[in-house]
Amino acid sequence: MTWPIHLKRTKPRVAIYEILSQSQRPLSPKDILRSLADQDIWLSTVYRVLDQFEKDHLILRINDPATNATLYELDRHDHKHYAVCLGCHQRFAIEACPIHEDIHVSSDGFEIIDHRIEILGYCQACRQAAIK
Amino acid sequence: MTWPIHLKRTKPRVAIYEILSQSQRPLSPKDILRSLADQDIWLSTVYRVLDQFEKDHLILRINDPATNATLYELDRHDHKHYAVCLGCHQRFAIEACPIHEDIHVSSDGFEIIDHRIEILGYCQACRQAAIK
DNA sequence: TTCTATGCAAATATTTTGCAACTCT
DNA sequence: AGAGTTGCAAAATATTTGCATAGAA
Repeated sequence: MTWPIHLKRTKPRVAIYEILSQSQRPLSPKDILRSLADQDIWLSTVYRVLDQFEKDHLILRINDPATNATLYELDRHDHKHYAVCLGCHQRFAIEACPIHEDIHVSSDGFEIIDHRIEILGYCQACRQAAIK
Repeated sequence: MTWPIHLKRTKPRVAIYEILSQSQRPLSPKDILRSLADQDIWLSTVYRVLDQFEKDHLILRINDPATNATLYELDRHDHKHYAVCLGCHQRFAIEACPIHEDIHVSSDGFEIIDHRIEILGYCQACRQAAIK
């Protein structure tokens, strides 16, 4: 990977980056701490590293609408969106970006940098569990 | 307005509903408490009332991606989306829903209930302040 | 050597819970 | 009257900050 030139490659940073890059799902700061259990790294460090990574656009901070938890994932720059199951809180990738090209914001001169989409609903397993 | 039949019209509920319906922007639990300053209502009550309102689909809980704050707004059922300025954290309404009709989720059988969109960027004022 | 990042402690912020008293219907 | 709601205290959880030391460049 390409490490930002101004970021020192410290043990916590490398370890946290590793964990995020190996995870198939977004992780909370505590999830990350758990994966670091043997490495004498503190939660405050995890928070600081995640803040730093976010500023450098290495990772994305998202909010899980089902649990209101703060989650982080690698910014793979592949523009993925997720569907969140309101039952089991699992996240499923959406095939394509479902957004239109031209977006009009009510305030003229708004420069769009990025967008986030969350699809909310119920996955097949949860629907069947509900015996609809 | 149509009050859900099973919800008692108590003082805190009516007051909180009033505040949300008069606000032009989404509010945090603390914002709401501040507006209730004179009324001897506690933060825990605000949280409980908001939870209840959310369950009954009277309000929407959103997360401010710029500050990571939890905000609540009346669910006006008009399917509005917002653009959030990463500079000043103001929210601007988006004219139309910019999402495509057909969304494909990687897990078959996913039942879509709703969606949320956040446009991130910089408003005109913040762009000029940055003297780009 | 210099400057940034971290370990650790402690503070602050946010949200939840338990229970007795209260109040809508 | 009775069930559901609230005031209040207190706990649980999440996040931030300060500072001396350690470690990368």
